[in-house]
Amino acid sequence: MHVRAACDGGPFLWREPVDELMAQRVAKAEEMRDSGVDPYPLRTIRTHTAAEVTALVEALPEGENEVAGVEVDAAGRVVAKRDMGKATFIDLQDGSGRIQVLLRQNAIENYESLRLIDLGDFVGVHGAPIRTRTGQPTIQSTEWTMLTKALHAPPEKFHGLADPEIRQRRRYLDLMANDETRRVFTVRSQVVAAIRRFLDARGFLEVETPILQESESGAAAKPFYTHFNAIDEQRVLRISLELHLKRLVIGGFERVYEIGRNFRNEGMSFKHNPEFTMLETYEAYTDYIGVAAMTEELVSSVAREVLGTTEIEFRGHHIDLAAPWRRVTFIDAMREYGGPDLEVFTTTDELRQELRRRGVDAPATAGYGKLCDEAMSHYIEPNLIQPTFLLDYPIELSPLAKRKPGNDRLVERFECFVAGFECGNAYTELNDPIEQRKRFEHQMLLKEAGDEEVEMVDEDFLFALEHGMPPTGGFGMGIDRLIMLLTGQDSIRDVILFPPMKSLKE
RNA sequence: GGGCCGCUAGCUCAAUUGGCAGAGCAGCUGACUCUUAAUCAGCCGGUUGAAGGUUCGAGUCCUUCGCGGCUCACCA
Repeated sequence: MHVRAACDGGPFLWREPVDELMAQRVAKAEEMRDSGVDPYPLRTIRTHTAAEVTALVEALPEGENEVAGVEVDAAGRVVAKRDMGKATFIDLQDGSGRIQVLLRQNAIENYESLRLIDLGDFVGVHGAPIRTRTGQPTIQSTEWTMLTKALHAPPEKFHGLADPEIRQRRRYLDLMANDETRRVFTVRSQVVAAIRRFLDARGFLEVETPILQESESGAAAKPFYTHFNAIDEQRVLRISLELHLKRLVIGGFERVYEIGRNFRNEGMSFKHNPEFTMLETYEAYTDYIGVAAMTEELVSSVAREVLGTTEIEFRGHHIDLAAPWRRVTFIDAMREYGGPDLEVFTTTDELRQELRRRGVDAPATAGYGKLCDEAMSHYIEPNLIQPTFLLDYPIELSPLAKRKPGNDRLVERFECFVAGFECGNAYTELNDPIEQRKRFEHQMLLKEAGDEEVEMVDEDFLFALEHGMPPTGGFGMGIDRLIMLLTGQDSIRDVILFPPMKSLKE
């Protein structure tokens, strides 16, 4: 095959066509170049999107089939081509949708060269918006131009792209072939935008805090490590946004939020991805009850705004996200769903024995909080299908939350659950620096006792806290999980554009 | 990490007990000036994920490896 040099004198990394289909498309591009037509022109004119053309035609009165005096320039990817001999229909897909184009031999000059158009190419057309005999909005084209020659065939036009590996590894193919994938990621973007509008309207300031940190903080999780060459120090990728946002509240920003990526070097599952997007908000002069009210309002109003409804289907459940959500305490829920009575089993040993008697996994290294967590996962979590705030957690589970007045064993904390999984977490934030130091020290004791998942002490944060943080309500929500709920996707990987994949080894 | 399942043409899928690797879409050639999963006729297209093994014969059975999905464990 003849291949021209990309630029004179330089090395040319020519890729041999991988198959016959690619070779044919390369040959078509060459043929265009040989006849003086660039198959990759610099720019084009677009006056109308597919949706705009469709709207023009649909606005026509009954009986009229042409938009008088209007000609449009449209552009898009060729997703179907129906050659009728002396007339050809192509379907163009652009960001707004699809529009059919009719090209007739006696209406355009380069009709014969339509054979150079393959599925997947981008082309531009000029013509009049009409309604066909079957009523289909269509551009009756008088000119067409190649905008981009595609060298590979797109996925099958009717069945789309089904192979889950290719869908994730080459998301661009998934997006071009599957409407549902485009819908999911469009909704994702709209949800995040709606969250920002909601918080901005309430006077929250969006901020950005470091991803590369000296040590992990704000949660109990294994971090990813990296090296900071310029200062020759180790860094970890953040596992939480929490402690930096609190520093900002200490500094005087009364309402802040961040939407950002967290990284936890742990397992993957339908609801866990090593890098995931978290929303955290901190609001001075409120508490976890105030945060709960904001949470149900945020989620239900975002759903209404983006989906037009608060009712969703998820994992076989019909769920209504409308506020108010149910509120139940940790201890009451444990009783309600048949778990151990935490007011009876008040020591680590007693609770461990009771859980073992019930056949629930209760490792010897687990402290009281960890055991409560086990019991919660086993008895409570699967039952919280409709949106529910689970309130007042055991103190051992929550080293950053303020004690509940009148009860030394509990803290003011909620997690919210939908469809049996957690999607939010909030505290009345602990702002007593002496108490906070004791809580960190207790975590260190747990670590020495063998619990690997503990909150690490952060001296710099403690020093900040010693300068005074006003009473504050804080909130965190996994955005990916919210998107799963709002789009009905069963796997977190289906709401992440480029989920991590193992390398393809040769 | 464990268990189960999958990997066949560019894409979507077949292939009987181990017995000639097939179809649709896409592509190529031809017919057709209102089709829309266009239709009709003909044609092209394969290292069956990889490497070994058993067998007269392997897409199919065995072993190892790779990648993916589901699930369990861990975690949020």
